[in-house]
Amino acid sequence: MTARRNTDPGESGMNDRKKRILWAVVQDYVSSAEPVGSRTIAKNYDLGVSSATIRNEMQDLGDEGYLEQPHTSAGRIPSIKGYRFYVDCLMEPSRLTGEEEERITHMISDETTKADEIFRNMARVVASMTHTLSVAARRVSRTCIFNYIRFLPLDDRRAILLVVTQDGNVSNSVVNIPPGSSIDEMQLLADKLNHFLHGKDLSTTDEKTILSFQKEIERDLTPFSRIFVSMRRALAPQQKVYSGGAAGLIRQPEFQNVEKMQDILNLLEERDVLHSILDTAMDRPLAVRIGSENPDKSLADLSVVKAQFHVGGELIGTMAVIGPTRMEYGRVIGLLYFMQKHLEHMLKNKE
Amino acid sequence: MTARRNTDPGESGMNDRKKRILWAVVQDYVSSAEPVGSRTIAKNYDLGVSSATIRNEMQDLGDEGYLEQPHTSAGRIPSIKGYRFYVDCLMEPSRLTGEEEERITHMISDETTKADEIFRNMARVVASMTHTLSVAARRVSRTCIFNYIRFLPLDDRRAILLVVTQDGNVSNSVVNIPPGSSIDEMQLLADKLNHFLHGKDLSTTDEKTILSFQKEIERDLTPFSRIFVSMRRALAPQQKVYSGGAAGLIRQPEFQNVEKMQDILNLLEERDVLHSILDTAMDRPLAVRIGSENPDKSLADLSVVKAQFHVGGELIGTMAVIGPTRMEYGRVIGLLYFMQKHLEHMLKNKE
DNA sequence: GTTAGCACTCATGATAAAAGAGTGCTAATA
DNA sequence: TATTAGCACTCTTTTATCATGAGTGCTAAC
Repeated sequence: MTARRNTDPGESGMNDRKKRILWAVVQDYVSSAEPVGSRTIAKNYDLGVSSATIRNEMQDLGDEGYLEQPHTSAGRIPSIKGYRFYVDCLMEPSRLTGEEEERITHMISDETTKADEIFRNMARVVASMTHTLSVAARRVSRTCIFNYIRFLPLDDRRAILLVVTQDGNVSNSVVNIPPGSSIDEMQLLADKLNHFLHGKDLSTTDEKTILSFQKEIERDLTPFSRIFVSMRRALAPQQKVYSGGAAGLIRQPEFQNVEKMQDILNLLEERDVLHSILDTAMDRPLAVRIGSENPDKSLADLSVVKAQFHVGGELIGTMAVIGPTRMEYGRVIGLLYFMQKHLEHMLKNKE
Repeated sequence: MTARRNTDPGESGMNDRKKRILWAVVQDYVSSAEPVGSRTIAKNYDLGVSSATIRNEMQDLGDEGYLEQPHTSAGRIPSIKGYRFYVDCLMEPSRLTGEEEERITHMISDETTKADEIFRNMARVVASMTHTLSVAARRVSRTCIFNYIRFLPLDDRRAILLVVTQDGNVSNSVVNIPPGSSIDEMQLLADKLNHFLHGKDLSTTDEKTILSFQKEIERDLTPFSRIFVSMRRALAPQQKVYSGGAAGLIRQPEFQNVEKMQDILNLLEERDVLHSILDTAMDRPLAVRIGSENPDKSLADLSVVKAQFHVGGELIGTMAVIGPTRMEYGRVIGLLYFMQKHLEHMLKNKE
């Protein structure tokens, strides 16, 4: 139960006792959701000083911007700066209990071969363990390397177009066979295209690539234009974002009013904010954004903890935990650390 | 603006004026969300009688169970029975404006070959036009006829398993090639399996079928057991339910309290109620369930309008519009009628 | 430097009174 | 006989007032 990890002597006027008090305020507010008074801290956190002393220190912490007061005669709540200091210097990631680890490893077992499934399950399990809205998505690798395309027979007039990438992703669509053409002919074309595109990055495959291909094989491809449309659509990186826990999140006391709930529901339904959270780059594999630190203003009074998942140095997916600023940062971060380690370990062994 | 469509002389004590009054109450309550008083009706709906007369009739309508009173000195609101009578006998489906028809036909254009996309768009457009939570799903045809399976090469140790049905659906999964086996060998096996399963209904493919197959080709398939697992999973009918409009729905006045909002969010996140709404059979292609008429109790104070979409007599999908009991039934039904007709027309032409 | 004591502030909750909407009944009316 | 005006009555909603209590911030004593 030590309150500090980083002594950081440069921090203006942050002596040890103030740190302990800030730590106590955050701790208490996170679990009670009520402004914390000096007496509460004197009673419940064994600091060895009276409430008056704590009151003085809290005033200083307020002046320095770590604490806020909803109104004159209320207790204190942590400010963004306060949470930030807590996360950076005071908090330690929680360790999970055996049961919890068990539950996670069970839910992310490699039963399900599809990576998508794993991320869906991760979002669910984190949401249910932390009362947060959790979102996760497999990484659609930026370098989406073409492997081959193939046509499969369906009936006289239609065929199935498959686009296969080197990491085993398949997208399929039903295409009409151009009148006067046959599936064999289409496969012949496909083989040429395979040769042409082999090893290429699909994210750079656009109109121009198709045109230069057309030029190369010296043939009119207009009858196949609809097929190219299908192909391009199949290649479009459609990242599926899995989410869970919105119902748990809005049960938290800070969401017990209609506007906040509507905000959450909008977030959930509109989806693009969730996408952008997961999409933005990170300099570390785990990052915390507190309240207004979030670039998106619809997240201005939420906190986001975001984690990248790597296997063998390769980014395979991202997960974000969205909760109130009054979030159990230690627990969420501990959970994500564990998952990062476990997932890497599990998938590496699988190979 | 005629108030009746069905005279139904058998209906106990329902004279013409009472019908007009009931119609007016529903009409007014639907648009205002406030209990409707006798004076309001006298003023805004040209019935040619005074508020006192209307008051008397309203009292009768109340006694007969068509209207309810939130409290003694409040106006009346329609009861379930009142809405039911309105929907069955008083209401007419709205006609859409040209713009609205335009918008729908545009959003459901056959640009997108995938039926799934169409239903997703339908859910969205209806939600946005009616402030309801709208859900839609393509029908996973009960008779899901096997076409063939095929293995495609991926790398030395892995292959892609494709299961193709006769209507062109493809599901894929990456499977490991059993040690000591090769992809050619697997395709050989697949060909035998294709022969064995050809034309069979996939929903009946279970452990036993596999066993009898194993018996037939007289070979130990244990190395391939994981592949069969993948196959079975690929065959599992995973109906995707598209939804939209929850954010619009909870903006309605009756949802301006936390419990109701939580109920909606639960509905949205849990998903299985939505599934069951779409799954239950219907005796007519369009049905209305008002409040407690819904079998599921989480829908007890919501109304559901559900429509089936057919093409050439074949059921291809279902859509349900979930709103407050105070719903614009005429508009929703008119909208769904139009979509049913349009979709059938459009897809038939496509063939 | 720490602490007890106390006046002061402000949110919260209870209570009461006033306002307003709409009914239900009665008696008058066409 | 059906309709309507009139009015007392009911019940919700709004507003005002007051008491309560939590917590601070300051001062003076330790």
